[in-house]
Amino acid sequence: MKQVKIMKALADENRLRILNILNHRLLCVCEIETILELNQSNISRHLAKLRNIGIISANKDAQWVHYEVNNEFKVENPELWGHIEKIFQKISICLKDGERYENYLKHGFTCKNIQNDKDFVLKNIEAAEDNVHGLGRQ
Amino acid sequence: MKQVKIMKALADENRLRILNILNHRLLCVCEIETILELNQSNISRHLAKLRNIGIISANKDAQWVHYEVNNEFKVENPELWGHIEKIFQKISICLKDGERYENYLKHGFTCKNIQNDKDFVLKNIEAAEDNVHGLGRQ
DNA sequence: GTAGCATATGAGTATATAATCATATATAAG
DNA sequence: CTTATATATGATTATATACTCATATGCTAC
Repeated sequence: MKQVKIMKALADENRLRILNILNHRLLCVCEIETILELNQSNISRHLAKLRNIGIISANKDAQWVHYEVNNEFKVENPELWGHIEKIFQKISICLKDGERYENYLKHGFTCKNIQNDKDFVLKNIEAAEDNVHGLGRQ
Repeated sequence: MKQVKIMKALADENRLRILNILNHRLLCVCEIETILELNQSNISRHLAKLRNIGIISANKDAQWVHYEVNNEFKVENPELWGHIEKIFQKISICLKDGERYENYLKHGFTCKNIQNDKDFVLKNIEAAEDNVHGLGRQ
C-alpha cells in the first residue's frame, strides 16, 4: 500500500539525511555522496527508493543526475512534509550535515571540484565544520 | 535517534491498523486481536513497540490491559498525527477494520463476550461487514 | 490452594531491508 | 575509437524486523 510505503521510505536515517540536504536545493549524486560521506552505490539505492515512491525527482544533465524534492509530493502530503522538515532540526546528524552543506556552498564548490579533487573538497567542508563547534580554527 | 524510531514505528501496516482502531477509543488486547484477526503474540509485540516509543499508553484493569493513543504524542507531533489520521482513510484494510470495529460496537460486545464465545463475536462482526458491501444479508 | 484466562516474552524462523563489492551503462573528452 | 567519469544495478552478505510457537507471569474465580 502506497501510504505505508511512503512511511517506510521516510523511516530511514540515511534517506532523511539525503532529504535534509536536498530540501535546500537540487544536488547531484556526487555532491550528496561527498557531503554525507556515504558510498555511491548505497546513495544511489536510497535515491531510487525515494524516487520510485515519488518523494524526489531526477534530472539528467550530461553524466550527472540532479535530484530534488518533488513539489507534488509536498503538496499532496503537507502535514507529513511539515513534520519531516521539523525533525531535520532535531536529528543531530542532520544538523551536522547541514553545516557541511553550508560550507560546501560557501566555498562555491560544484561537481567539477569533486571530480578534480574530492579530498580537497572534503577537507574544506570538514575544517569549516570544526569552526562551528567553536574550535577556533580558521 | 528518537525521531527516526517514531517514523519506523509508524511504517508498518499492522501497527497502523492498530492505531486506526485505537484512535476511536481505548481497547484491550483481546478486542484488538478479535477485530483485526491477528494473533495475540504478534499484537502484543506491536503494542510494545508503540508503547516504548510513547505513541500509545497502557492501563491494566484486572487481567486485561487497555491501550489508547497517548495524547501527549499527538500534541507533540500534531502534523505527523494529522497525516496518520488522514491516511487511515486511504488504506483499504483500515477501512475494512473500521467497519468491523463499528460492528463490534453496534453489537455492544465487550471483552467478556470474547472470553465466552469468540467465534460468535467474530461471526457477527464479519456478517455485518458483508452488509456494508451491499450483499443485502440481514 | 487449583484451574482458567489475558498478556508478555524467550527462542527460533522467516522475511525484508540495508550495505557492499564488482560490474554494466551512459556520457564526455581526447 | 579509446579512456575516464557518473550513475545504476546484479549478486552477495549483513542486519533488522516481523511472525510464530511454546511458555511464563499475573490476575480471577472457585
